[in-house]
Amino acid sequence: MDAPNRSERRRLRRRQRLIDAARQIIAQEGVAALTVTAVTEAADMAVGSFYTYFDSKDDLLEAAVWDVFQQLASPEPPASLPANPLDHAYNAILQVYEFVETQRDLMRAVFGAGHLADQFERGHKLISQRITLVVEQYGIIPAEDVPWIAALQTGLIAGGIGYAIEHPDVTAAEMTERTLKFIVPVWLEYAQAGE
Amino acid sequence: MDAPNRSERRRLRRRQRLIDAARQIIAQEGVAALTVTAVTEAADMAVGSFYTYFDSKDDLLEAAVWDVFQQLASPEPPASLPANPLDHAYNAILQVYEFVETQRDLMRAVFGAGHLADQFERGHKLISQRITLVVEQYGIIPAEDVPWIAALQTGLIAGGIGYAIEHPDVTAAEMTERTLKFIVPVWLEYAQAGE
Amino acid sequence: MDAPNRSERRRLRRRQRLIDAARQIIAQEGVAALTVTAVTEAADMAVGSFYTYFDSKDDLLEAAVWDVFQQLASPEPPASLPANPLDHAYNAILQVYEFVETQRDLMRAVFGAGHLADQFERGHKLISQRITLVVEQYGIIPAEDVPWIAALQTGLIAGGIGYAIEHPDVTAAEMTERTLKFIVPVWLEYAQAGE
Amino acid sequence: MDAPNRSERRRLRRRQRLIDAARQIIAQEGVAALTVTAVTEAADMAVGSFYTYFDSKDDLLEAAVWDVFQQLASPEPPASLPANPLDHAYNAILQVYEFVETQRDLMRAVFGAGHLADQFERGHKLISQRITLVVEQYGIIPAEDVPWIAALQTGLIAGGIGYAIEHPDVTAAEMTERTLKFIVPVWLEYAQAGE
DNA sequence: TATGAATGAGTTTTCATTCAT
DNA sequence: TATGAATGAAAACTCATTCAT
Repeated sequence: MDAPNRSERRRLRRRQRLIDAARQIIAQEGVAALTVTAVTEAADMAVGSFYTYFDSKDDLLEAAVWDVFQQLASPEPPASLPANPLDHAYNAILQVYEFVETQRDLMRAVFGAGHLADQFERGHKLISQRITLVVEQYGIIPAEDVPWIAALQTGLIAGGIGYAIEHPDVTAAEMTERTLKFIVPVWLEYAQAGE
Repeated sequence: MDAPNRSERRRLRRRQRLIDAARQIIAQEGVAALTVTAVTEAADMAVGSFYTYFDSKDDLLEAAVWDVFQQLASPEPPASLPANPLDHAYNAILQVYEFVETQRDLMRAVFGAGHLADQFERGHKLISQRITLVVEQYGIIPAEDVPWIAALQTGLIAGGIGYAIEHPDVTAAEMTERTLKFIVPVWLEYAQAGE
Repeated sequence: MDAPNRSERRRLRRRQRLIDAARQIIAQEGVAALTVTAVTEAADMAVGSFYTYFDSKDDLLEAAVWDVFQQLASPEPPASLPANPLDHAYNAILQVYEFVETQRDLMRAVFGAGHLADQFERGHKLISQRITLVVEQYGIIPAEDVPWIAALQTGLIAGGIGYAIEHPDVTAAEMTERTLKFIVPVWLEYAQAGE
Repeated sequence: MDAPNRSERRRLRRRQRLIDAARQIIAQEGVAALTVTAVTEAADMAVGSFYTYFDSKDDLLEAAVWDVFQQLASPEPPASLPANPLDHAYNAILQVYEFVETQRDLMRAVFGAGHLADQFERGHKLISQRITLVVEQYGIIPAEDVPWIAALQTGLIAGGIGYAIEHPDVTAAEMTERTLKFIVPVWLEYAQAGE
């Protein structure tokens, strides 16, 4: 008898429908809009049924968000450690972006600004624009490359800020040098290419 | 008559007390915990007083968060454009980290994970750990540098993901190469130094 | 299966309980006392339940008041237009008063002064008393008829005032004549009867 | 020294400014919009000053509304009782409408629908329209007279309802006859004129 | 197991009134 | 006496969670 299987499959399908609905809502309207009523409605189920699949709203958020991070953090580990670390890095990073490519909506839910309060979103944009301006100003970077370079640098600096916040002992000068370690070579390459 | 001045000063002081309380709450308990009641209680004021200083809760969030981004985005612009773009970058980035240095708590409120839902915060940590592992694995990066390199790379990739989400036309391979443009030189330098 | 019927009936019963509670509160304490808390308490329900039945407090007010007016305004229209207009008028007005007779409490909520601010209520009483005095003064109207004649005349004049307010072009003399068109014949009849 | 007089006059002037502001607000936005802040703002005074002139908001409402009713209820009493009761009635009613003529805004504040909740206002209009229809239907009343006749009859019936509510012993038939006592002669007059 | 009405604690916001300046 | 910031009780409304059917 595969009845238990069938009902189990049904169960998983319904659970997944809730997760998908949650992701869509987060991506489109932000976490604030993620109410149990909204999710069940979007999944075309009764409110009460929700608690058959999840213990709490937080439980759903966990399922909807957490395993995205898990998939991102542990993409298929290579069978054996590649001899060349850069190959490893290449593959690892490629996997991340491929994940983004195939799961754009899901990623927008988790990484997109939608889940942030408006002010945070606007703030990130503001800083990104500022960096874009600086990058453009010197004309070293060709216009078509400015956007992604600005995006990557914005992220880089955000990462640096996050680190600096938690390490009161590190100096600003030190962090600046560390950050520039990543930026300078890219700029130099462009500068040389431009000559 | 300095009466208007005095009351104006008092007004600003009380307003600031609310902003400070808001930042503290965000940093410690996340935006979700930012209720008008909580803020006024933390600032030792009556609930009603809140609306003497802000039109709405969102208005406070704006004041508490937005100007941090503004300060970050527009640090003293140099009188004249420095001849060397790298000097400019150095100064700009230094200013950012100096800001972090002097305003650590404030920055924790805005850039720390506190304003995110629990799951997002844990997710970011997870990815950071994964990257740390990869970085450690090859023994190229000395143990003491691993944490900040991992932090910066995590940010870099997050920035890349944000860009990729909004640009469906860009391929994963392309984004990977772009990201590696920033990472490789740093690794190479370590590799050479290690020889 | 009458399950949907049963739950639907239950739903309507509970909804009605809220409407009844609202009418009682308006009749006894005025519209100002009509709070969601008060209504649900009177109906012995939870606050939250209120919003299962009504979209907003105004929505309840609409339900509690509006359909009374509708019933009043459109009592069973006669199948065919009675040949005699006065018969028609008689029936129409009779229906109104019969409605009052059977729905006294409901009418008190809507037409009684309860829904007015205290001052307005007292004001209406004052004018009514004044008119009563004038009516009594000449001894034309027998004492037992004074109260209802005064009531009707008070209403008549209130109606005239309402009209005059919205028609700035009409003169006071004109309105007076129009009003007297209704009053004089009644008085004359009494005068003749009294001779 | 008329200093006390001067200050007293100033006091009365400021008090009146508040009363006027209150009336304007009631007429334009309804009693619900009558807040102490709104009144003092409209009168260009400080909130706190309000309580120098009135003990409470209700006290203001009393002053703003109550004396309108008083003026309406006791217009200049005739030195001696006119011999003809109808003359008396004419004068009394004329005075009412003259009062409306010169104090239209004030009257709108007190008698206009502005102070009623939306539903009550709509309800009164609905009934008035219904009566208008009936009056029109028979073609006895010339079109140009229909509006004011309908307005007066609506008021008349409202007055009757108010009476009936408070007198449970009176029958619907009785009230109908009483109401028609006022209406029929007017209609008959039109009918005869039309022949 | 599915349903959706019921619950009530918690949230934002308003406003009459007080009181220090 | 005039001012207007401060107060806090009370209002409308939301939503995670429970539970009878």
